Amino acid sequence: MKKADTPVMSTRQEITIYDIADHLGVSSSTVSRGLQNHPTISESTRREIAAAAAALGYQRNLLAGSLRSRITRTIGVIVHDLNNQFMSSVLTGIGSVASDAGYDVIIAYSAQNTAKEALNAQNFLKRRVDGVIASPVCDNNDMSHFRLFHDKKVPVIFFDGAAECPDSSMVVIDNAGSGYQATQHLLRQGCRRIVLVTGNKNREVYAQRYKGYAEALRDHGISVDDSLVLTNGLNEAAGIEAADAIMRMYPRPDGAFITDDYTAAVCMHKLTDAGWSIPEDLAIVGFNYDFISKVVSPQLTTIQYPGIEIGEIAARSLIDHLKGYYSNGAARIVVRSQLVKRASSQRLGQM
Amino acid sequence: MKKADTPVMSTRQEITIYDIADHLGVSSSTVSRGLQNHPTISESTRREIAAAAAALGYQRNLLAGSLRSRITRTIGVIVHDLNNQFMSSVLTGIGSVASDAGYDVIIAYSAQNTAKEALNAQNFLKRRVDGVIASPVCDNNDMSHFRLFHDKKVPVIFFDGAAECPDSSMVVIDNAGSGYQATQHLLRQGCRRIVLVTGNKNREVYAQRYKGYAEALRDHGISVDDSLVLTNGLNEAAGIEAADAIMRMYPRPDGAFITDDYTAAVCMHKLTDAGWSIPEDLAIVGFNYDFISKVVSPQLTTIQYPGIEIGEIAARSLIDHLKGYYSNGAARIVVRSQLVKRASSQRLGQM
DNA sequence: GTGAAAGCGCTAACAA
DNA sequence: TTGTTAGCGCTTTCAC
Repeated sequence: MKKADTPVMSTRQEITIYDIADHLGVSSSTVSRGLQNHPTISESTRREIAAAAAALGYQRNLLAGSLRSRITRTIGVIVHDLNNQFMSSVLTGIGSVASDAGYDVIIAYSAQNTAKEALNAQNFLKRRVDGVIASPVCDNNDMSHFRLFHDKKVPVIFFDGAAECPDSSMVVIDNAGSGYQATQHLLRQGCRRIVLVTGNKNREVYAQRYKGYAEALRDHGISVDDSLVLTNGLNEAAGIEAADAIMRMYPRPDGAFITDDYTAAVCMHKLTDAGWSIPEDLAIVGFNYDFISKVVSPQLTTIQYPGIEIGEIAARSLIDHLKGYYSNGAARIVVRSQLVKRASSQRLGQM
Repeated sequence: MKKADTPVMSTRQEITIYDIADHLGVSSSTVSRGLQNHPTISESTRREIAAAAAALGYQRNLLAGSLRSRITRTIGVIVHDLNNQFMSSVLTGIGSVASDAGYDVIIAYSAQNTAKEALNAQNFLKRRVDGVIASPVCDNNDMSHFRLFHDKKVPVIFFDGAAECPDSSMVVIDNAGSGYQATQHLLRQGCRRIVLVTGNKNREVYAQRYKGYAEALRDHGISVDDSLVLTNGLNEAAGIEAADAIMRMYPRPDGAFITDDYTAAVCMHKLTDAGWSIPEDLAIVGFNYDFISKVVSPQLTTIQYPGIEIGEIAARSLIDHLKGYYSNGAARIVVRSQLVKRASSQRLGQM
């Protein structure tokens, strides 16, 4: 009908359910229903519809459907950083769960920039994503752009940070506990002057790790010495800086908790080059359970930060929520993390 | 108008351009034009429109726009694997270029599975992505699902593989040349029995690296000894297997080209544990320029595989194409890769 | 079990 | 510079 007055010459025309309907002499609604396996359509017509669709090379237009149904089957993922093993693990986890559930993932990369993150959030709203999984920048306290989602009833699940969002769900590990464990382990190896190399304490994850570090020390009757706490970030440069700082410290430190494996590896490398023995001179504990931790020598003791699992859990709980399985409000899921003891910290014959 | 007969009680109603139009006493098309900074709209009304939009908390519905305009500003990315440093670098590159150009990226992860990849391709068609960037599985020769894009005039750019797609664009490195360089380097270090550890030769990248390896040997008057070529994949297990195999070889090999840094690192580790000296007993060259290559000891000689750059170039050329900047057909962009010489292969005092 | 008709929110040709 | 009007392709009551 709609197409009757259009000249048939255009090959750029999309094939629509109307074409299938015309072809079969049924109505467009029958085709629509047939395509989505609606129970009220007879098996035979459904089969005919499927056959015609295939024959005509029909590809359903999800845009049109989403516009009408207000459901996009799209999950938006906002990450402050992308190019590291933890994040790609999380994405892998999210991707596989989402895909199995018929959701697509659109990812926005904020490059450590709150303004850009806000833009990304707006954009997700315009795309009408069904839900959001986010690891926010958190370089200041401006999380207001996440409130937009709340206003529009778009569920958000945070991971890797963002404790400051009240009534929001999140999937995290016990960062304070992990920091405590790592530090306690070093103390048990006989360390007394333990350096902490970590990121900016504005980020909740780092604040928590610091807290655990401080508590463990206190529980062993040691007070925190701020000159041993280095918070200049976690990357190659920071690892080198940390090594330099450590070599200048007096009295010498005897342990280091470096909350990123790559940074720890770089630091360790620099120290061994300078003649230090690891773990004899300095016992080291990293964080993340990167591939790297396994191939450096000595192998790095580290805290396992299960990225794939975190991604899977976040995606699963978001999708469950979207399907209305639970309507409970904010949830805080704590994923198990654990200390993996290896040579870089084992100073005693035994553990 | 459209809304006049609707009871006003529903708070779930979206705010649309009609609301803004009513609010301002102008037509919806004026609002639409104002919102997209159409030149024919006066500065003053445009400002009013923007103000009203902000005041009402309006969020443009991109679905509706895309449905009408047939442009989604979405790039689909298909990757056969996700959880490795090269891929996350590529994604980072794609993401930053796409985002700057106003495109969103939706990623589909095929988990080394051709059937799933085909499904992902179909899905992208249904979502009406404007263009595609893909690193296909290629475990067999079935690439037919990519022809769908061709049929619908959706441009595709491949990276990391897929030479078998005629008249398609791609961004690659010179894998054969890199393989040649790596092997030649080992030969120049005095190696004569050089092991090759690599992936399945069905994948074009591995086939090419093999080709370079073989050519370099031949150019030095050495014929390829298939017992030195291990193609059981590239991962931790393969690294260990490779080390075991190497230790069993007789006569002993004196060099190894392992086309993945992590695999190379694992293999090297296992060999040093068994008492081998690197590079004295075995000179090793890896591939990828992973972080890992820098923190193992000895540091790993490797081939730089510039992921971020590849992603950026792929995204840029796809977007340029979408904007109609060039209408040339298939292009093959070869990105510079190079040998990074480090301790794991330097047997002679000089280079 | 199937059809008619309205409309999701936006864009863009054509008028004015 | 702005308004009118007709869809984009699909879903979904409501009717039969």
